[in-house]
Amino acid sequence: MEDYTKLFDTYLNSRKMKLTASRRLILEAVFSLHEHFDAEQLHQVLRSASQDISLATVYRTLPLLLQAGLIQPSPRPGARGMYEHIWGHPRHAHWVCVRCGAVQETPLDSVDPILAREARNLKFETQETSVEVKGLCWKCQNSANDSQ
Amino acid sequence: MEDYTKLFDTYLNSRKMKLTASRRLILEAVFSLHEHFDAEQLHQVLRSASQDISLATVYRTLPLLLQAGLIQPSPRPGARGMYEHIWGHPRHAHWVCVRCGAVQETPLDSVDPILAREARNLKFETQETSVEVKGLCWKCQNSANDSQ
DNA sequence: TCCTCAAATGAGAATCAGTCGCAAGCTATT
DNA sequence: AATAGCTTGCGACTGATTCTCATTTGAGGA
Repeated sequence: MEDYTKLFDTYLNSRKMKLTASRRLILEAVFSLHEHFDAEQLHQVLRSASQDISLATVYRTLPLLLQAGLIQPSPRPGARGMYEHIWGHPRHAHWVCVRCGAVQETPLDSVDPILAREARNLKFETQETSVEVKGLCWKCQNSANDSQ
Repeated sequence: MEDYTKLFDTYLNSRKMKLTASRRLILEAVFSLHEHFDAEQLHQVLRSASQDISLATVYRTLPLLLQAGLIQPSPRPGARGMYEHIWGHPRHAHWVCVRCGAVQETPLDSVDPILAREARNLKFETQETSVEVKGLCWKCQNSANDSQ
């Protein structure tokens, strides 16, 4: 059993919930993706693997994964209901191009200590950090047109 | 005319659009709020000021303010269609409590130089930075129950 | 292994936010 | 004041997400 499956199982048990076949399959699908995804896309992945899981169940499972700390809402601006998994996906900053939508990532190593200090001041117990920078990527700076 | 109104007017003119009474009122409402808001809330503010502006118009205006650089999507996790205005609202980190939803803010002064350096490496032209930390606020750490 | 009961699921109805189309109302310009 | 084009309100519409409820499944005890 993968580590993340154990983690999910532990979370579910603590809530008197069950690690069912459906939930296991959804979890697999989530970790098979390495991009941002939404409920619909996840459902497609499952269907194409001949796993007939209702869309409603996907919608019901996503918040559980979120609470279990296995996925996080994607910080992509304007995106609705988008997630990304966290496992093996270390803390990182997103650099989002406002023109073409491309997303690059950089590690958070240098920013973390600063935020840790502020957390102490605020008495805030940090669970997850996300840093998002919007602007123009290298390519779009060149093809500098009117906005959009 | 406030500075931000001029800025909006300039933006609209460049698009052959007009700074109408409705748009002016919506702009005022946006800048009267110092919290995150969505289209519905903005509409309420306008109604309570006896300004009868259709919700559809509010929805139509928000993207214009966004493009004009006067507001930005709120980085609050899971929030849909939330905005916050930028004018006179310096760059800041959001500390969001995952249990009670409270949001605190801290300035970005110490983080900015680091991100500036990384931006140079990526050849990324930064427009707006948002830092969001999720976790438990001081109050919720104490009343430490089961989640939610 | 079989039973029991709470938890989980599927299917489709219901809800909700956000968008669209169109007729009527403004605005700047001539 | 007439014109042309941009805006607006209204209500219909769409797509996403949630809810309801009858049925099924899973874990633990007999």
